[in-house]
Amino acid sequence: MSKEKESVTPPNFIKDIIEEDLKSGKYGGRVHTRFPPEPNGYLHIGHAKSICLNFGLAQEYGGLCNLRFDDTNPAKEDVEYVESIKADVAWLGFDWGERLFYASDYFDRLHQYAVELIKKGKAYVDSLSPEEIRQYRGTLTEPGKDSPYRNRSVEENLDLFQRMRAGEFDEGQCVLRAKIDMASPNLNLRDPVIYRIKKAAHHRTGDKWCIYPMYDFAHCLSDSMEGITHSICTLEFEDHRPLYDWFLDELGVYHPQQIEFARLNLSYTVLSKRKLNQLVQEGHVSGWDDPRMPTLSGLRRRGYTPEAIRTFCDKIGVAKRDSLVDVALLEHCIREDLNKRAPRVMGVLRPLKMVLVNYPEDQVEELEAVNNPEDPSMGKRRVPFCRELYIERDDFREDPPKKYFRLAPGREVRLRYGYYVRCVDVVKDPDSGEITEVHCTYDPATRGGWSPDGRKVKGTIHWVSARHAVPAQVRLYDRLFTREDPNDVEESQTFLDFINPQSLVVLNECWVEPSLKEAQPGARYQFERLGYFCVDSRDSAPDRLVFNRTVPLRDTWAKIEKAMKK
RNA sequence: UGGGGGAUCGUCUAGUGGCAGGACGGCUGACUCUGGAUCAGCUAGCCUAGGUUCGAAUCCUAGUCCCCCAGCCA
Repeated sequence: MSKEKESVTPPNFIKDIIEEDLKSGKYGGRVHTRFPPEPNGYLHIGHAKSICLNFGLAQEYGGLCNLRFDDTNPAKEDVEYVESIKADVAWLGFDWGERLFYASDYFDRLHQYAVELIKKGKAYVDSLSPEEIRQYRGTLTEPGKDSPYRNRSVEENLDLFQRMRAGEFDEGQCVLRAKIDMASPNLNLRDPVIYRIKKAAHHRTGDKWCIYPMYDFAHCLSDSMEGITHSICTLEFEDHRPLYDWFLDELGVYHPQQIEFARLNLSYTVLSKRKLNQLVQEGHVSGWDDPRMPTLSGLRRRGYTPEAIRTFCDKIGVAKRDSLVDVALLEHCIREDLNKRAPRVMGVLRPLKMVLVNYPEDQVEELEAVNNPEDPSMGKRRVPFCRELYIERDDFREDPPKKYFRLAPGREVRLRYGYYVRCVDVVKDPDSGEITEVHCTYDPATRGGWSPDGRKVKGTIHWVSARHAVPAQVRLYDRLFTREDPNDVEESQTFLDFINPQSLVVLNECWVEPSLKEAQPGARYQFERLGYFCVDSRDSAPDRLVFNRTVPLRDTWAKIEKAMKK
């Protein structure tokens, strides 16, 4: 193969580094990455960026990517999370093959490495309290000072560390620290803690251990043991890189290189585990898979496809500057995907009864409708039609504004795949004045939606047969927050103050065409003229259909109307 | 008043001394049995000030602004 631009993804600085390494033979031509989640929460779209990057790079350069759980903190982690993470990565479309690892698999070796460090005089057991350690650390502008325990002998340290492991001390009583430099301007190098006591059962190792390695120690060594070449992480670890390198150099082991990129921020949502967790715990959403959540499980339940998410991750690129990606790009990606694949159906969300006054009372017709104009291979179906229909309330205006092409008194529109109909009467509730029915005449010559005399209508509206339609609940989802960046709030406010009260609107009296009766959980459709919807995988039942709106169709009319109001 | 990073259309992102390009969004128009899709076009940007150079987003100098770091979290 030549070296022309044949890559499937756009260039970025990490690919540049990899290509240089490949050229120089730095890792013998290998590319081996890893995706290292901590199982303390559900994966979200920000993780998808990292997953696509790590697995994608491996794919593109003929390398490998491991899935490794960074499970060094039993207090926060749980199997529920590891199961969900595995499911989400697989759903996204990536395969870790035989390479499913856990940092906890390495606890024995990590412990040996710690002992080795002690023997080299590069680590010591500190008996300062957590509070004292903090005070001794100094501040951003002042150096720290050495712990009085810093110069314990190797023998004493070995003995103490052994007793830590044996459970002789309480949590917080002592820790193992690397002996680096308490005056370093990089706080990470001021004798970082590498092992702490935690008397908590670990979800995989049970009660075998009561001491657990810290991230900085475990991560670089895990990478090293797995033969990782490029250890890609987010920007906040940039300051940790000297430490990553220090451990590997001191221990003289294989040395991968850490590369940092900017994490994803998405407008109108939050992507921090802490905040996502808070939304769940405090009941602002129904769970991690609430369709408003930016979690992969939420997006999946919302109707997003893995393909759309992968496309999105390709489009946002990889760089080092902080950014806030417009959620409109994500929406574009799912529309683009579903436009090609989702079968079209008709459903009425806010029904208004339409009576065709000149249509025979008990006549029923089966009208032919195409399943997807973008893809003829998806075939056609028949939709029942009769005298009484439901149309969308939005599609009728008693007093139509300018540029409104839909139905109004005296106006003629086309019923999609049906007939031309003309509004001849409006029935109202005498008390409320609310319109309860519109009466129309239909033109029998226009069956199928074409007029033999060539006359045109401005609008085409969707409908369902009142006699045949299937009832459904429809959940209209919108962005979870009203503020583009919910993290950016004034003091005295929190991101919770900007939850969008309209982020979920439940419509209980919707009607969908009868072909949807057998719709399977998770199935995605385009409700013509409205948007993309999927059958809710949790709450929908054959006798009680529930649809989630994934994303509305682009709505030119809404834009016009909004502009006119200004 | 420490250290580490980063600044290119409204947003995201290319560019590696030689015409600032793409995508999303927005705005026109064409087409249309979805006001969808599609197609065509337009819009709009190099943080600032100096310098080097025939030529600077790119190199140099000095600023400005933004992000991250004081967990026994990751």
